[in-house]
Amino acid sequence: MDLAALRAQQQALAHLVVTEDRLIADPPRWVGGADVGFEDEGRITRAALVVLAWPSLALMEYQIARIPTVMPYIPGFLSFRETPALQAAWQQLSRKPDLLLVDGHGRSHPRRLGVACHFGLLEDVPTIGVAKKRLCGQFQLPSEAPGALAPLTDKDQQLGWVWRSKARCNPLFISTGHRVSLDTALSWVQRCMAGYRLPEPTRWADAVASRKPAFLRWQEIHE
DNA sequence: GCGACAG
DNA sequence: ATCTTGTCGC
Repeated sequence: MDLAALRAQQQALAHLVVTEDRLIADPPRWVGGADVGFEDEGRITRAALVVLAWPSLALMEYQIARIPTVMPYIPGFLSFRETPALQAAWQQLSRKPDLLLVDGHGRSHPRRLGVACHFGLLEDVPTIGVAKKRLCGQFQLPSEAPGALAPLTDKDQQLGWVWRSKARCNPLFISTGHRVSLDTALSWVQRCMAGYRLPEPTRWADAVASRKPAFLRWQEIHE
């Protein structure tokens, strides 16, 4: 793989990312969550997508796609590795979410094209990046108080938010993916919380992908 | 040159 | 990301 070419592609795509809101007029009915994992020692990429109803945050649908891994993990190029599997799972969805929370960064990326931006562009769906670790930018650690907030910045421009979603937990890194403003991104993540560190769409996507007990129980009741 | 570095 | 049990703290 040619990283210089991929880097150029990121810069070109980053220009197409829309930082304004699309859903101000029509609040989302279906909020999705995306998570990617690997199997068979990394040879298989597995993407899990879930659709929750809003505001109940009840799980409505899930889809899992498995495809041969196309690229190794290289910081800054994650989207090229995860996007193919996410697209496969997206096509299997019977109802497309109005808004999608993606596990990873959005605009808080060295070239402003995290996986949330990249996937949002490919499917033209509003997305928000919700990451567990910093990739780039600077920030002051939010206070210990739950709800504490700090801007994630780089060269006097704000890339996202560092938000303490829960007491005694490390903060989350929230940023615009596509067609969602920074303030709206934070707002919707907050509206998708249910007492855990991660928002429900992300938690469910992870539960589905990892076949966690919460999902197995849901499956028994709904299938 | 050295350290940092989503999942 | 993934391999994995117990353990400390609220």
